[in-house]
Amino acid sequence: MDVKAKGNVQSDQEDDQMELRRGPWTVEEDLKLVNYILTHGEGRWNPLAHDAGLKRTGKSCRLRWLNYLRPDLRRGNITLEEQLMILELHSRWGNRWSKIAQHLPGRTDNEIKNYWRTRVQKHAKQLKCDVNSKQFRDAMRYQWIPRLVERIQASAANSTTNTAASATAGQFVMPHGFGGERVTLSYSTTENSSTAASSETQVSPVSDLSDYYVNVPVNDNPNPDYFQASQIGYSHRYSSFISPSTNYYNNGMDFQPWLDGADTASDNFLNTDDFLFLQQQFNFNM
DNA sequence: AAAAGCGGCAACCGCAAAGGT
DNA sequence: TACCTTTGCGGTTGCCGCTTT
Repeated sequence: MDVKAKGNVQSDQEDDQMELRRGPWTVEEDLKLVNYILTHGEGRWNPLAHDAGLKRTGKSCRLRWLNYLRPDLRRGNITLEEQLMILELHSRWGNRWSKIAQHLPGRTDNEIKNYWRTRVQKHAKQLKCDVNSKQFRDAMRYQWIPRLVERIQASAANSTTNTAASATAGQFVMPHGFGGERVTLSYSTTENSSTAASSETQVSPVSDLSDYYVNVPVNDNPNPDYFQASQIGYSHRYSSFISPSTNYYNNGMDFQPWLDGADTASDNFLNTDDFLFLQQQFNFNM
């Protein structure tokens, strides 16, 4: 796609002349952008913005498309499995949101970043420790992640029998950096397998992690329930998550604020049981 | 019922890297 | 190879809706 040269200079000049829109996108703008991309495909964003008749910067169009309008985006709450992935991958890569997002099909870096900032950092704050502290990281590694795994397993156990029977549609192998253990998620989906197979190519290859792959189908018209915990069969040996040091944590940590606010359906990062568990761990170590 | 506070998220900003001329 | 444009990324901001007082 070679749209540049003269046309681009022209569009820049026009951008200077006409006032560029900023702020929230209107339905009309969304339609213009979607229709243009569906017709012409993605290209260079500045000319695209101009050609689509949008008074927006190319940058703004790109962001709107990638974070909101793309048809392969998943909407809805971050699932337990996705939370697990985010925790694992963040412990490995830190704030490399786009890299993390590559392993969560249909999720954007912006979404993951927002999730981390609003949920995880909030919880770190409530625990009165820094999100980057060893204390917090180890709490995640040895306590929260195993609890998430347990909850996923529990969800799987509570699900209907067809789950186990059909849990072979795909696999999601997650080696974590903790002693070389691998977390293996087998999942099933209500989508038919041909759909799943046909969309596998949308998952970016992972060049820097030879032992890591994500083989997750992405539906063209994503179903919010696609990854529901009840559909997940989980196989994992998580004993290695148990803290090697039983007296590691700061006795002064206060779980109560988190406990008070955590037992809601929407905030499933940890529930009340998790907190009781954590408190027991801390009390035991005191 | 109204005001204040808070949380979630879309969008913007600045910078750096990549690519083209 | 220097310059310019575009793209991609992470950090930050501000709006909006929900909850609490």
